[in-house]
Amino acid sequence: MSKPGIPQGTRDFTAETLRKRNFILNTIRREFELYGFQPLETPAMENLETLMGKYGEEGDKLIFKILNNGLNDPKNTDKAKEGFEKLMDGKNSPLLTERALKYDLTIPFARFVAMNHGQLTFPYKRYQIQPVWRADRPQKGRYREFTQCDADVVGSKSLLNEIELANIYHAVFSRLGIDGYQLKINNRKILSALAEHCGGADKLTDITIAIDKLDKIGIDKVKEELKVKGLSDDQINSIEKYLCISGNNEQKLSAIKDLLGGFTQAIEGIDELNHILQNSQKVHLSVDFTLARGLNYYTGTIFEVKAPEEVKIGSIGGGGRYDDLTGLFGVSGIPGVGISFGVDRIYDVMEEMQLFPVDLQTGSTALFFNMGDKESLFAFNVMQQLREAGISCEIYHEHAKMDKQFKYAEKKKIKYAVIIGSKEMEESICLVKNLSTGTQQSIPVSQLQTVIFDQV
RNA sequence: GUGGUUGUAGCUCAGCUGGUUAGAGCACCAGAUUGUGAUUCUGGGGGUCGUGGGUUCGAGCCCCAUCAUCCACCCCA
Repeated sequence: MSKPGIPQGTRDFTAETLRKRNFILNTIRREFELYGFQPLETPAMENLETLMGKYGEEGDKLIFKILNNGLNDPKNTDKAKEGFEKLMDGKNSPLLTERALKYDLTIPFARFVAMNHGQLTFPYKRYQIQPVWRADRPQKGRYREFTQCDADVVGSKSLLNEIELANIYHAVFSRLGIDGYQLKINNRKILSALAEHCGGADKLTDITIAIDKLDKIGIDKVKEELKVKGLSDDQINSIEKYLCISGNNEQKLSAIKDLLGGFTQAIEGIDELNHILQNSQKVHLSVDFTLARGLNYYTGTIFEVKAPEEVKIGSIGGGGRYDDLTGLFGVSGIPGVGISFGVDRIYDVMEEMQLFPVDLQTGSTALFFNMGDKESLFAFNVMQQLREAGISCEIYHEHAKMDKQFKYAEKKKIKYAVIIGSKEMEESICLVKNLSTGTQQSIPVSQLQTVIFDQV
């Protein structure tokens, strides 16, 4: 028997971690509910064809695929071998795998909407908090199993949705105390116009991928990459002009108008940005034309949230508008917009910046000491009354030295020690010791409940 | 998928150019202390040095493989 372990990039969560995670999740959930979003959950696995081709070439490689059962059945071996041959050619085959773990929450959501559009009331606002899986190699801020928190509105083109979503971002990060975050916004229509301007509408993806890297690799490397992708010097120069746009939001918008004002797409994108900015003054959005985002189903507004610079974790959330996501599943005409929070990275940011409230880690309210067989049974009955009143408490499992029982309480961050020994039992009193202050008082058992309630 | 880092007790780590029986701190257990958390003192349990090969008279240390880990790239939350 080898040592037990868990798969690469996955984690067990202990109480301390879960309390912190739940703090984040509850904050996000509360905000989603406040804006009228309703919960939804979809299965851990989807049919492989539902997911394939939706995340680009790189994305497809990172989908965890599930091997079919029964491949060793003699009547299936020929098919299994055929499937394996295809696999070796880099193709997926339903003969070998037809299910996969979900890669994000958006595509399964689109699948759900396409399946149920007849029953849903539009605009349909849903939020979803579930794990997703990616066959990436783990590193800082990257896991193979991680949790996403998405909110999407489908069946509405209104920019009011974008404004609401921006406000949710702002509210959540403010509540969590992550003040140094940056909420970036751009519009895919502007990027499309740029691609058109550079004579290569078909090069849109290459262009977006290259300029997305600007802050990481610098302008020269971006130009190099564009050249490799087959763009002419003239086209690259236009892109350079585009990338050099700077200043505050207004300055940037007027500069982009000068550059791409001749394209109707660009005008639309600029107007949309303007409208969103003017109506979400409290949210400090910053326009960033280099923001592209990899997922190629976005068509309008795109959002990305960057963690504060000092933690070097990068993106902790993102989203955008898509015109026709359900069209991928044969149901057209349902536009939508959504955002996502990366809980695991938000956790890492908060841990590194020490933003978790200290009082998150509390155990039971009271520990009843075990002072012997008779005493502990007496204490047990007293304790049950507290439990019935909704006060969480526990009793030490065996008669042991007080030193040990104190240490147990300390480790489990229990607030009060309740001591009932033979003397106390006779007089029907108990000793209540506040473990953080060290003060102790003797009170009748009948008053225990009110005393603890008053002090909690 | 590509490149690198690290792997020694429950945890954090030390272990010299290969040399007797692999160490420390913390944690744990027992006692000093038969009803009060600290501190102190005394004693104690714990390790097939990630795994498998190889070189050597001799390997925790050198070589190869493998697994795990963390980091960077690709891509992304």
